[in-house]
Amino acid sequence: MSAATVTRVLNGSPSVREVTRARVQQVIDAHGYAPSSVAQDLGSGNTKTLGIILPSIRNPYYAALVSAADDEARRSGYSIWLYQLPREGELSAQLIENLIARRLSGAFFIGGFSDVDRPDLRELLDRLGKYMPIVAICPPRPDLGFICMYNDLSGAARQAARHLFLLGNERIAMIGGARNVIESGARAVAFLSELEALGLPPPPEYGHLGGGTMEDGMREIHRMMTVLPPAERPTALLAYNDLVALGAMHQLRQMGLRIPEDVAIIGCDNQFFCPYTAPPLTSIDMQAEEHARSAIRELLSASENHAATIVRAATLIIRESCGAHLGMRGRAPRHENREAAADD
Amino acid sequence: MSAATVTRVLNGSPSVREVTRARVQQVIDAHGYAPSSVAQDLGSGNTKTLGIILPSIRNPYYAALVSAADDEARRSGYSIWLYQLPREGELSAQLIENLIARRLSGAFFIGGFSDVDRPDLRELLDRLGKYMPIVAICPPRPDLGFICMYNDLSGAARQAARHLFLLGNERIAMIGGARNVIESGARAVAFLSELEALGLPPPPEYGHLGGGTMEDGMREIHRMMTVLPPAERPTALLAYNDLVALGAMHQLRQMGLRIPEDVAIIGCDNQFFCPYTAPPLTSIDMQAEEHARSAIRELLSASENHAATIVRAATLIIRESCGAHLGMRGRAPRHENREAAADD
DNA sequence: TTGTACGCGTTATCAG
DNA sequence: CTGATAACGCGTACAA
Repeated sequence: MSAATVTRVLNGSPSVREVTRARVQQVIDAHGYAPSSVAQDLGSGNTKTLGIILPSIRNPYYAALVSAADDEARRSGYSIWLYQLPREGELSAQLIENLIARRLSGAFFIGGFSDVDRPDLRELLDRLGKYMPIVAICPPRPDLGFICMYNDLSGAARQAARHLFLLGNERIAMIGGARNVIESGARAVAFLSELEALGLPPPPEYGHLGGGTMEDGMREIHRMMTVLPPAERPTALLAYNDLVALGAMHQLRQMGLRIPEDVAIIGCDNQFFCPYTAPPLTSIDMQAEEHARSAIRELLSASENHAATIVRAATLIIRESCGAHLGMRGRAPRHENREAAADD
Repeated sequence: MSAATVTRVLNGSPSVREVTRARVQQVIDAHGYAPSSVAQDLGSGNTKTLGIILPSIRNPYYAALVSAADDEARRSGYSIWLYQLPREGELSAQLIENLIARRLSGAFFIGGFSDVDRPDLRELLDRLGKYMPIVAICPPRPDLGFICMYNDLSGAARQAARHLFLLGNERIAMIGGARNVIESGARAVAFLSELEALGLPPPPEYGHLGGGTMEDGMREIHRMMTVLPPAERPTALLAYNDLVALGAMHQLRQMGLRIPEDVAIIGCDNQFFCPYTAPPLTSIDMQAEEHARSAIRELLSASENHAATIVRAATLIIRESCGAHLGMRGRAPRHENREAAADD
């Protein structure tokens, strides 16, 4: 009984005598034997394993991505190797060593790319790209050398701002996000330029601090509503994500403010709980499922990395928190503003 | 330059001449070389990888478990291999083959054990147990041959029922859960027996259908509130989990019912969004973090499987949805009922 | 201090 | 049809 024969039985090779096959199969069943994929991987040089690197699986948006990715990978017989980044920014050399050492078939980076300009991170990604295909969910950076998927968040921010404006809001704030997001993020820039196009003055004291959690949302809205004089307080909010929106809504309720009558709010990510908040949260859908499945397919079909950007729309899902079902708030916007809106 | 020398440099062996070390290190750095853990695994027979098997990472409770498990595993240099079960019940032989083939260092089963009585599943688990340590989050079953962690859900259900009763509710329903949960689940049995101990009549038409999603919660509460005559409709709900509670709250709001004034509600899992619902959702905390970390530690320290049950308390986290902050609802409970409650 | 030989479990190739 | 052999890349034991 040689090992080669066992392999042949396992792989259903036709060139095995039926008697032999039966005898081998019996031993296999008796011992509950299964061939070691570790050894198979070593021999073939293909681990059939995809790494997914993200800040935290606790964020339901990331969980949705991972879920779809796992499902898609399984279909092709691939497995998922999960890696949560210890903290934002600590994308250390150790992780890269780990990824390379594991001989993964590909890497799927999700989020945590706010510091992508850091030279060390760039260097690590460049290095990793020599070993395996990479797909990342991040803003477009053709110079990155691999596939970046992202949503047209700038367009969505513009759309959301205009939507709130057309509902009668003239003081619209953005809350949450990375620090100094107003200065750095393309999304915030788009938001501000849209306000300008609408003829609205730049928002005072908005969006200077940030973060992406419920607590951040609470803190931010509390700050705005206490620091600002009543006449400057926002009547509408565009939240960095649905978690921030959840916190903001909670804080507003605690302050006795009504949503959307007193403050309208729009979230981002269109997470599973959006239809179930009170009132249901208007949000921006990011097509997590499509992103993830397409990312896995790219990873599986790619022989080597090439720079590319895959953009998907970010579509506004209108529910009740933005006040659309209540119609215009207060007086109608001035005529010239409407034109400005149409100009864009 | 022999391979052995490279190994020595990599592992920081003292018996390497400094000149040699430097020369080898330089080549390593130049090529961005990292030793293949695949080969290491094959040689050592230890993959330092733990499998986590669950129904869906989309459920935030599971995500919390996975997050903590990943963190704990990393600390010991272990990795996480994720596997989502295609569907409830389809815990097929293929998965077990896969787990064995991967030569995992351990397996962590989360949820999806409602069908653990199925002989085929039992057989598969028994088989798997011969290859690696197993820890599962599931009801106690000493005969399973490995460690089961669970929460005292029966006690929690009793506590929740009594809490609602002492707030003046005499018609308390349980919604969601597996089909026929009233007949089969220990938790439902405990709930019903507590109602009996409190002197309350068995709930009509409660909990016959189930499920664990928001939609299930909506459907269930809608059914109860329409099928039942007003005098028999529940004034308080104990939901199978927070997702079901979320759906039920939403449906109640749509029907113009107030929470908790008209219907009090208690969830289960104490998920991240509980403090942020309107009103904040009273829930049962399941100590996901402790479960996960302890499970990983057990897996890493266990040489072979032994039957054991690790019980953790399930504690009621009182917020506003149960109406505790409003005090007694309606008239005080009858005296004999109070005694019955104390008897338990 | 360094090199050589062997085993880990599988598959592919070639010989019988 | 089946067995023997090499190779995958590493660590370990032993020899030089």
